[in-house]
Amino acid sequence: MSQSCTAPVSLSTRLSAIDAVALADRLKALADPVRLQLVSYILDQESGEACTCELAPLVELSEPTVSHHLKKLEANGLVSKERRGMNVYYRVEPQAIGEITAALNAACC
Amino acid sequence: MSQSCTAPVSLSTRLSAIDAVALADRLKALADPVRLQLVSYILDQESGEACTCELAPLVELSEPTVSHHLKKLEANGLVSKERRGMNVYYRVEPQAIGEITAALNAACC
DNA sequence: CGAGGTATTAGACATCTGTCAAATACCTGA
DNA sequence: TCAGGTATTTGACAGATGTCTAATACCTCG
Repeated sequence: MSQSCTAPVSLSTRLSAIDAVALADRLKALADPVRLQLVSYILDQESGEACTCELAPLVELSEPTVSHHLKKLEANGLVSKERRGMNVYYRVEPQAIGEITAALNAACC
Repeated sequence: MSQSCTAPVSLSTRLSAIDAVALADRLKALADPVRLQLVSYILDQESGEACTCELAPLVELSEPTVSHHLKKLEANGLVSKERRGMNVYYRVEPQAIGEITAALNAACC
């Protein structure tokens, strides 16, 4: 990752093409109505987690489709997963979202 | 818009399908490397604005393509434009970006 | 008014994305 | 070990997105 040993990426200083791609990738992972609903549902749970089987009915899509969305979120570090027994439980990674908002925040405050 | 007379949309309370679509649309407008570079370049200008003719060479794309990206940003309220003479000048709308970060912030802090 | 510069629109095309059904993998308990 | 429930992968397909060229619109100055 380009920001591992540099200043945090921020919209308020000119983004290099490479940083722009990296930030765009994470924004894209979030920029889907289904994935936003998944994330907000997980965040809203007492336990802070939810499994695929409860998420699929929530968004009224097939399990493979939900699995696909969760995979995209995970690939971008926005959620983590843990298998426990038959189910797989997903949690949101607040730090990843924090990094995105930090990058954008510089543009507005 | 669904938030015109309701509480601000936030990731930390369960998003309705409608709010999810609205937030996703604005995130999508930002979730592109070219558009991120355009926004960061405009923000970095002393004047706070830039015209199409300087933005096209910046991202090494044709003017129609840049125009298309600017249109998408404008359609989502992220930039505004003003024609002055032959040129059209774009500025970032910080409030729009602020609304996006506010919605996400609730998820991380 | 017309020439020339700047910007956008229209149309075409390749690629990416979201979705599903079918197949496969993973796990538990009989 | 295998039957049955949960999850993911694969392969296919429609629709969205990003890009270009060509055409059009907008504006200024001789």
